[in-house]
Amino acid sequence: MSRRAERTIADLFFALGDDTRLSVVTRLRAGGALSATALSYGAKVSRQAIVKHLQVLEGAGLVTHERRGREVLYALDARRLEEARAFLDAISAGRDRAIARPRGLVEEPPPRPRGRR
Amino acid sequence: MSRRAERTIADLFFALGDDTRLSVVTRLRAGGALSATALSYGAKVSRQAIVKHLQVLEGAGLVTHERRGREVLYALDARRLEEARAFLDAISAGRDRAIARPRGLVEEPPPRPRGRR
DNA sequence: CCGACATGCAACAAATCGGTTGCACATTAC
DNA sequence: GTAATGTGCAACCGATTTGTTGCATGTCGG
Repeated sequence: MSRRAERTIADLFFALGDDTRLSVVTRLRAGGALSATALSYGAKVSRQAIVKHLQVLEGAGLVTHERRGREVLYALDARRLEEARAFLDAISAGRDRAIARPRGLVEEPPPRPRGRR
Repeated sequence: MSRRAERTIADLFFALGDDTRLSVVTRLRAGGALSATALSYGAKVSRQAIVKHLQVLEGAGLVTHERRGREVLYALDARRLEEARAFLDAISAGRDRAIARPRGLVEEPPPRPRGRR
């Protein structure tokens, strides 16, 4: 499931761009570390689906996990959320501050409108 | 192409969760209103792909478009970005909680797995 | 009018996503 | 030890995403 391991800003937003994952994030924020099984209670989808979502979130650096006996507890990593917030700060609140633009993005200068394609 | 018209927060993040779209957003932020064709210069994908991305962005309320003669100019709507930022503010804890939590992921003392459900 | 430019539309195609189910394995409670 | 409980793995599915190409239409400048 999206095994980029790149951890770009886009990956971060992608991870947040799903209702179920967003719900997981808010629940982890409110309830601390929880297991996939615990998170699946009250969710509209199965435990396995939650597990996959947690893997996406972890891949984006938004959560970490720790084995605790027979269960695995997932916790939110707020630092990554800060990064997302900082990015939005940079492009929404204006200010010509040098924004931390995601590495690898195509940011070519205005090319001459000459030529095809 | 995701014709929800719901404009939820998740839709917003989804729209931002793609390298090409994020690039479009930053370019619109820096360069003001641009046409799909102009945006396609320097992009890794075709004009049509850019058009589709612009439709996704518009569906999320992030951009608006205006016909200008034979071209269509797309512009960023910062208000929607503010919404995303506000959401992140709300869940990214900031506030009084110590964000500088070293490395510990679990906040709960002993697991104390008692009979659940 | 003509030609260049910009957009609009539609049909594809391939990859990814979000989800399920079934079952094996590990750990804990009793 | 045995039964619960929690996890891990893999196959499979349908829908959506992301991209392409080809062509038609609209608009502007000589």
